Amino acid sequence: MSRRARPALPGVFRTLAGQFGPQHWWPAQTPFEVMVGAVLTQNTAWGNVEQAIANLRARDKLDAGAIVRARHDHLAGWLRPSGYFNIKARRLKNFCRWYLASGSYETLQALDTHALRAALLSVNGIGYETADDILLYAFGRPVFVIDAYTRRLYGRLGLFAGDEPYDELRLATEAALGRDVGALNEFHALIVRHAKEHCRVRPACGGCALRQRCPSVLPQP
DNA sequence: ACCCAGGGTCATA
DNA sequence: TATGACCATGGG
Repeated sequence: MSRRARPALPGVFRTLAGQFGPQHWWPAQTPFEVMVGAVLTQNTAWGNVEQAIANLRARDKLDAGAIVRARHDHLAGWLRPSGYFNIKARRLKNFCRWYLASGSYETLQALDTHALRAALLSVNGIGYETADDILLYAFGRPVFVIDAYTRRLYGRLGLFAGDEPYDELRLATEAALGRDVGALNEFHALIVRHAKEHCRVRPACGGCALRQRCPSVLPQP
């Protein structure tokens, strides 16, 4: 007979939104700080990223020009708490060089989303997820961010296998939720919140608003 | 001590 | 296209 119900994405979104409320993403003071954070948080816990950003701020280096001009070993030293510091120093410089060469935030904001996405992806060190973080949270574009939590959640809810190509999951989510920047912003933040603050404590999620449909999004053994 | 984290690139087949 | 190695700190 019918197997376990497959909740549609809007329902999952409403359920998580009802349980956790507004997430107020992205935690940053300026769009440029969002962009820096997006690079530094690659495969890294956010708390570590905050320390690295604090180091930059303390030295007045939260600035594209200052980052481009900084010595590699100095920049790597400030980024140390966020891990992969040599690679991230190079990626951050790549990004800042591109950002300065692109003119200004307003210049980039004038591009259509497809062109801006392609431009971001042309930077060595900016992949799909980082590009979409920047598009959504720094430029307010209606794109959805697919991360490892999202793949596990979709897979374990039975909505997808979870290992589909990045854009397949992104486009499916955008189609399901609509081109609503606020909703796309909140949904990604809620998936992260659900993963790290709820399922980590109770893998079975007995107290989660998703109820019996709530899967653990911890990695499988 | 082990596992994971708000990934991406590059070499290889 | 699809794996695997590599990058590295910090918290649970």
